[in-house]
Amino acid sequence: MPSVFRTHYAGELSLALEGEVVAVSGWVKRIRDHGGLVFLEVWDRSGLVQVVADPTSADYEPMKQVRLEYVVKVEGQVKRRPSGTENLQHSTGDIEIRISKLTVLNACKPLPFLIEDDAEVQENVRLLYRYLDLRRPRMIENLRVRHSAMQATRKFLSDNGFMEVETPILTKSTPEGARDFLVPSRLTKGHFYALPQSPQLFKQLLMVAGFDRYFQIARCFRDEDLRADRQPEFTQIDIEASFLTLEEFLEVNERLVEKIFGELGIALERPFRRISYKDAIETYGTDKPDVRFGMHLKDLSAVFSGSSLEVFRKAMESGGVIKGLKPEGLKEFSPKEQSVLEEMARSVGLGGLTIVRREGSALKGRLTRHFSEAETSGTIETLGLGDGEWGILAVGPNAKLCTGLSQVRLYFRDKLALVPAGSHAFLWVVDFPLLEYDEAEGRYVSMHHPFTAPMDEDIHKLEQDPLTVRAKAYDMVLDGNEIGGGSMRIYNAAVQERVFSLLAISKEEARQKFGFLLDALAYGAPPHGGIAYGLDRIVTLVVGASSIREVIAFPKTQKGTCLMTQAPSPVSEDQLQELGIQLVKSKAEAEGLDV
RNA sequence: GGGGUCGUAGUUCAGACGGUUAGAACGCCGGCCUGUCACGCCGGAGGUCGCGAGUUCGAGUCUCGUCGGCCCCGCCA
Repeated sequence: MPSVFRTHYAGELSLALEGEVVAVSGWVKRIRDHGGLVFLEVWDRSGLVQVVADPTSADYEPMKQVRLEYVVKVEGQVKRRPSGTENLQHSTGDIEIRISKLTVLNACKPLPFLIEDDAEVQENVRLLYRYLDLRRPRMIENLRVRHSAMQATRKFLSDNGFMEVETPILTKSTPEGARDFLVPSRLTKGHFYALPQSPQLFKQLLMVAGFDRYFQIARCFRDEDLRADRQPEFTQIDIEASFLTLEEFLEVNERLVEKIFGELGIALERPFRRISYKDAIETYGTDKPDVRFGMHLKDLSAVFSGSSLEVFRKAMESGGVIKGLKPEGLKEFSPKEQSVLEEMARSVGLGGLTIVRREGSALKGRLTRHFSEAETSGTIETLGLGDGEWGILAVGPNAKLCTGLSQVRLYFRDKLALVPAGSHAFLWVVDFPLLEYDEAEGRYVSMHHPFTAPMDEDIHKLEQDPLTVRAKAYDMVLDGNEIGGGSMRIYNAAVQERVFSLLAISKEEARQKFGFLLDALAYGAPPHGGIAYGLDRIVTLVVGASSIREVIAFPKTQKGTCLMTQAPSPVSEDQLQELGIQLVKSKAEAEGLDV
C-alpha cells in the first residue's frame, strides 16, 4: 500500500527493483559513519535496508546528523551492492538505497536501553519503557504469532458454524472459583459488578437461547497471585456447543488445535492420546503431565512399610507415602549437583530427598545403611535401577509429594535434555473427579466448576459416594502445560440443584447467585458443553518464551501493577464520594505513622 | 500468607577477608576515517552503590528493616 511515506516496506526491496526510485520510512537501527561514506540501516516491521551516502550525494549532510532510532523517510535509487560487499545475513543484503532525499520525521532521545533482540535488559526497565521494548523484532514477532493464532481460530470456528458473540465485562460476582475483581456501581451505591473470571454462565445461556455453536476470544479476570504463566487478565479462546456428544466435541477441538498449530508451523498427530486423571497423578504426579519422556513416579510405600527409619515411619504413620523415580540416563551426579537438586526440591515443597545409587546389589546414599535387605532389593526392583543408576526417593503427604516430584521430573527433563527440540505431545486428560474435599472449608468443592456434568453412570452415587463420581470434564495438555479445559454441562435443573446442595450452596444462595441459570435450564436447555483455551499460554509455548508476559503487549508485574502507567493508583476524594466509598486507613496510618 | 533470588554509570556486569580516587564493555558527547554491516581508531562526560537505620576508626561489601523486579509454595472452579 504505497503512501507519501513509503513506496515499499524495507524488507520487500530486492534486486528485482534495481534502478527504481523508492521511498522507505522507518527507524534508524545502525549508523556506520566512515567520515566519507555513511551507512544507515533503516528498519520497519518488515525488515532492514541499508542506505548509503557519499560526500557527493544529495542530503549527505542530513545523513551525518541522524542518530539511533530517529524516524526517517529515505528516498533514493535501489542499487546492487558492489561485488564482495553483499551481506548474506539480511534478505536485502545484496542491495542498498543510494540516498537522494532524507527527511527526519522525528528525532529520538538517547535510549534507556539498546533495542536489540539479544540485549538482556532487566524486566522492570523493559516494562517501564514497554513501547521501546515492543520495538524489538522478537516482541513484534511474538505478537504476530499471537495474531495468527487468533486469525486461525476465527477462521476455523466460523467455517465450522461457530458464531462469535461478545458477553459482558461488567457482570455479577459469583461464589466458587477465583477471587473476583470488583467494580463499584455509581448508580446503585454500595453494589458492585465483578469482572468475569470467564464467560461461563453467558455461553451456557447462549446455548439455551439456541445459538448452537458459540465462540469468543474473551478477556478473563482473576484476582489471584501471579506466576510466570498467570496474569490477572488473560485471554481465552472460549467455545460452547450444543447437540454434540463429548466424543464429537473433542474431535472438533482436535481439528481446531490442528489448524491453529498448523498455521504456526507445528504439525500434530490425531487423535490425541488420552489419559485418566487418576493415571496421570499416579504416573506423573500431576494432572498436566509432559508425556514426551518416561521417568514415571513409583510408589515405594509397600517396600518400606516396616521401615526402621524414623523419618519414613513417622511420615507413613501420619498418612504419608514414599515415592521415587529414576532419572533416565543420569550418569555423573556430583555432590554439588545433588545439593542443587535438594535445594530445588525444597523450594517446591518437598521436605527432603534421599538420593541413592545402585552398586551391584547394594544401594549407596545418605540413609541407605538403615535400609533392610528387602527394602534395598525392593527399591532396586520398583525403580528398575540398573547397576550404577541413580534413584530419587521422597516421603510425605501424597499430594505434596506429587507436586514436588513432578517438578523434580521436569528438572531432570531439562537437565538431561530428555526431550528432543521441536517434539510435542498433545494429550487429553479425562475422567476427572467431579468434586474434591476442601479441608479448609470443610466441604466439597467443584474440581472444574459447579456446572460440570457428572458421568451418567455415576450420577446415582452423587449423594452416597460423591468423591468417586467422575465428571464429563477434559483438559488439553501440551508438553506439560494445561492449554485448555472444559466439560459437558449439566442441562437439567434438578441435577444442577443436587450438585449445588452437595457443594453446600443453599437453595436461597443458589437462587440468589444463579437463579437465572436455574430458570434457563428449566426452559428447554439443550445438551451442551464447551472448552476454553489459554491463548497466552499457547502462544508462549509456540514462540518458546519463558513467560506469558512475552506474548502480551502490556503485561502486569508479579504484584499486578503496570510499571508504565502506574496502575493501580489512588483516585480523588471526589471519585470516591461519587461511588459512596470510604477508604479504611491502613494500620500504619491509623497509628499515626508517617507513610 | 510463606520460601528463594536479584538491586552498583543510560544498559549489561565486575568489585578478594570491611580500607584510601568504585572499574569494564556497550550506549552518549567530541575528533579522525570512502565499502561498512556488532565498522575501526583517539579523547571526554557520566555514580545518592534501591531506600533507611545499625555495627565499626572506616560499609558498595557485615546486620536489621523497608521498597521494587523475578522464580516458587499456598492460591488460581
